[in-house]
Amino acid sequence: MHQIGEVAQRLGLSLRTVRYYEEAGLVVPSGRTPGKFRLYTDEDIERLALIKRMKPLGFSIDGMRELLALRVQLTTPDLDDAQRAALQLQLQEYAAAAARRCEELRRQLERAQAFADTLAAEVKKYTPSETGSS
Amino acid sequence: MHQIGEVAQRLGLSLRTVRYYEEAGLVVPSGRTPGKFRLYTDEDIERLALIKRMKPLGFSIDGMRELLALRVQLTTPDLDDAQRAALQLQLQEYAAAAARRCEELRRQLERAQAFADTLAAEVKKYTPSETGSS
DNA sequence: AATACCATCACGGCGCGTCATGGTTT
DNA sequence: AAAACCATGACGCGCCGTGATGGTAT
Repeated sequence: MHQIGEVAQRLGLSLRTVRYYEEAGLVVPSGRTPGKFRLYTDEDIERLALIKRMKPLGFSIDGMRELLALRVQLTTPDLDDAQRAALQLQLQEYAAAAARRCEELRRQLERAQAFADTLAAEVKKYTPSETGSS
Repeated sequence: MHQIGEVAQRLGLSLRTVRYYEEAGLVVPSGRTPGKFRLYTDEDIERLALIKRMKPLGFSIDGMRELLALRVQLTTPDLDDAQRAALQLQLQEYAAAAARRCEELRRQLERAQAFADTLAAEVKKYTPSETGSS
């Protein structure tokens, strides 16, 4: 059981962000001390880490919550076939969405890189006198 | 001279966004019709396109405004050496910042891709029966 | 005299940053 | 009894989405 500060530091998140994820229903700490300090299990921390990895994909909070819930539900063994199939389908959709987002990220990166190159070129253009390397 | 709707559609921006960029002092349309319709020159549109390319790099509005101003100032030919040197230095800093951002974007993309792969793996894990392709 | 298109408010929401104030102690 | 650490609450901001209401006409 770990306090919020330790968790936040380990994950590179701010306290505010971790608390916000709780507000949003993404990761509710599994325990509290008698004095109301949040206590996170390793599993809680895993969830937070997952969220951090998801973030660049641009999922909304709602989307993340659904996806997290999905993963949890799929680990519960007492499901009938129809339920399981439905969950699998949803998971597939999320996986597909994630893949699309990745491609979009890639495109953005390319454009950004092009822009950075442009800038670099302009730097050269406006400093024509220097010939050397840095 | 082009109206806002045409401009927005061509660039893939919303009207709101284009107006916001004006509010923020990034791109003020060069003209207005007598009835107050915004009119954008090709150069205005170029600026907007540039902003769109900059966006993934995570520059703040203020940063973008400064960078845009810098580029404009560098094209004015009547500068003494000191001024020109100062502008060049600033431009170099922006170029360096852009390069750093690109690297960070790349890292994010890698993490996101890792996540997407994880999801894809889970999809397979929970649908072990199917052997074929889609 | 109807059809697109546009203008200016103005409110709202996400994802936090940042105090302020006061309690807790893994 | 001080030093870290934490709690809740509230305001603000950037970047727009989304009406509402009414004027224009590239």
